[in-house]
Amino acid sequence: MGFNLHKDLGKLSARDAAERLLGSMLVRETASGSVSGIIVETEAYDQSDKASHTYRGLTNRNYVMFGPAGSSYVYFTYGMHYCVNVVVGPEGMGASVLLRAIEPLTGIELMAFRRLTTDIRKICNGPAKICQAFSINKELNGHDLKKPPLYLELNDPIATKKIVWTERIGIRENKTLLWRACIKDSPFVSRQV
DNA sequence: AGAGCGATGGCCT
DNA sequence: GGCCATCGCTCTA
Repeated sequence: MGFNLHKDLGKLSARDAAERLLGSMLVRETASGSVSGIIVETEAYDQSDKASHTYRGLTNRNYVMFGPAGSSYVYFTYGMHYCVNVVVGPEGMGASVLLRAIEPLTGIELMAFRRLTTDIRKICNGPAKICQAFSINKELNGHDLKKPPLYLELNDPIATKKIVWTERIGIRENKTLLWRACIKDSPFVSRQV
């Protein structure tokens, strides 16, 4: 595909990037095997947004979000889970797209083993489930998503009419903003729309 | 030192 | 779908 991850994502707003990433493929390689899937649900965050980790400026935790587009921003939550974002926009903008749900494509058996479930719809239907199924943790924070062992393959942009925008999940601030993007009618999203 | 933050699984309806 | 129990990191003080 003729897409340049860094260039493509670096030009977009968080919201546009959230839309752009739908339908793209995420691939993860480990010693126990490779897994992959299609991104079906995303959420946008940028520095103007009270719900964003970057709202209060640069910190030790969020510095990756101010770095180059196409990097992974991995954060720890609930004392037990990881979530993975794709950094987007020009450097310094402090924007990212949270990956919320993925349609499993390859390595399904390995993902099912890691997730302790065989229900394919429940393997990657949530941001922390993605990290568990894809074996993503803090070591991949700031990783360049053009390269193994974790990389993105941008797909053709999804037609706008196939995307549903809703309120983001699990946040306190800016709840009314419609910055959650889902592929319409996908059975693999974290919460049906 | 302490408040704030939030995803999942299990249960139910 | 809703309700509930579960925890440790991050930031500001």
